[in-house]
Amino acid sequence: MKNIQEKLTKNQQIVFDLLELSNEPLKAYSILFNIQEKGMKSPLQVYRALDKLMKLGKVHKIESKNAFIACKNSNCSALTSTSFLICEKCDKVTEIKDDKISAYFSKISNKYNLEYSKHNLEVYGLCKDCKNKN
Amino acid sequence: MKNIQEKLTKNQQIVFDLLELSNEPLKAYSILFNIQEKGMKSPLQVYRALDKLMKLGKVHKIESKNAFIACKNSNCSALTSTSFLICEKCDKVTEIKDDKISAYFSKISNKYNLEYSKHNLEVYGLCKDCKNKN
DNA sequence: AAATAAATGTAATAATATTACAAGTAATAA
DNA sequence: TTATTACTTGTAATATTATTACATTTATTT
Repeated sequence: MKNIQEKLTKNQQIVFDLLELSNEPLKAYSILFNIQEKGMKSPLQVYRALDKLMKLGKVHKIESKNAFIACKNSNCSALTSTSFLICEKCDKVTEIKDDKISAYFSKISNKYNLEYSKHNLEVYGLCKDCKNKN
Repeated sequence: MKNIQEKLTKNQQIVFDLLELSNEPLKAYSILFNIQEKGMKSPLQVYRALDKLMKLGKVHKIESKNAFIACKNSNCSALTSTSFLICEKCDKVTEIKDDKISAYFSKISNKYNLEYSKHNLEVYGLCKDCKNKN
């Protein structure tokens, strides 16, 4: 009766390991090229692993980049909703886990007669490191 | 010295007219199939028109759907930032033009050492009409 | 009228993602 | 244990979304 998978399968683990080591979001085919040596040959294998990892909340997709990122929050509740801060220059991503944001969107939704279910937020800007480099 | 285009070109107008009449966001190839009779034959023509319309702020892209929507706000300032409420059932989209949201994201960004530049927000839920139908 | 910038037409191709089907593996039930 | 079920894998093919390259035309500015 458990609905939380405890152990990743081989392919899922390979994809997750790669994403976890990466400093920026990776695209599906970039993931594929990076792990072909480990036996994953087809796009579908990558997409299947990503789908599962996303369902588990261990990986999120950044829609405006068609790219994927490992969730740093150990027990991410964001199985569906995500909020990211993204540096336009270096692509560094910070995930916000603040529940206040969901509450805020829920309130706004109500105002517009929408029953809030989930959200996807991508904020772009310049991170401190990149700002200092100028 | 004007940087605001006043009149759309033929192709831009065709694409914009279609989007404006649509009740839900349209995908690029769906746009293409809908206007082939009017002489636009290739994807590139559609994408070029969309690019221009987006730069003018007259059309926005909904990233999580790879779909495009005409902006209903007559003078949309959202040339880059957008906030949408989307019904999961009927796909109806409401665009929020509230500046408070940008200010809110800007504040959050500061907290995380990011200098806010723009954002993309997609909130999903159930609209009133769809809720009542159940 | 000449020069420049913007838009168009067409073909080809790149990048992103899914469908279909056959087979294997793991977990649970009988 | 074996049968059943659910989940995962492998492989090929294909669908969907988006861009590059190049020649030409139209519109705007000088």
